[in-house]
Amino acid sequence: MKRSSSLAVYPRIWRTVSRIPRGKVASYGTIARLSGFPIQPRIAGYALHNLPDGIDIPWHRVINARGRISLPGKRGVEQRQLLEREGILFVRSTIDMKKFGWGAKQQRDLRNRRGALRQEAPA
DNA sequence: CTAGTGACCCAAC
DNA sequence: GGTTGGGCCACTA
Repeated sequence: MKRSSSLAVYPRIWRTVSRIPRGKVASYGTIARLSGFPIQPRIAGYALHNLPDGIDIPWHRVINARGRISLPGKRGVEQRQLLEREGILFVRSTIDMKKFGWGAKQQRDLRNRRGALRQEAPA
């Protein structure tokens, strides 16, 4: 079997998503971090997009870091309804992450800083 | 191998 | 508040 190196990525994301308690939400960045990919929020989004049909995980509890739903279209509306059913409140299409956020994204992201990188700028 | 895309995120403007 | 630009990586063509 091939692709042994890229095998365990999606399942790890899915497993972390399945740990989100009912009535709480987590951002893609949080899911990625808890899954062992500290600075790859995209992987979480990609894994969820590639989610198999009929899989039993609370995919709707994953939103973006701004506290809003990223998934566009009909599926996005469905996601919002599922969250409201769990008691999560939307204020102008935005969720209060301080109240409903899971996994406390208090961590600082010391990754890309323009200034820090550009300090190295060669003549 | 390269190039393009994505349910993202942050800092700066 | 908005836009721009850079960053990370998995996956597909």
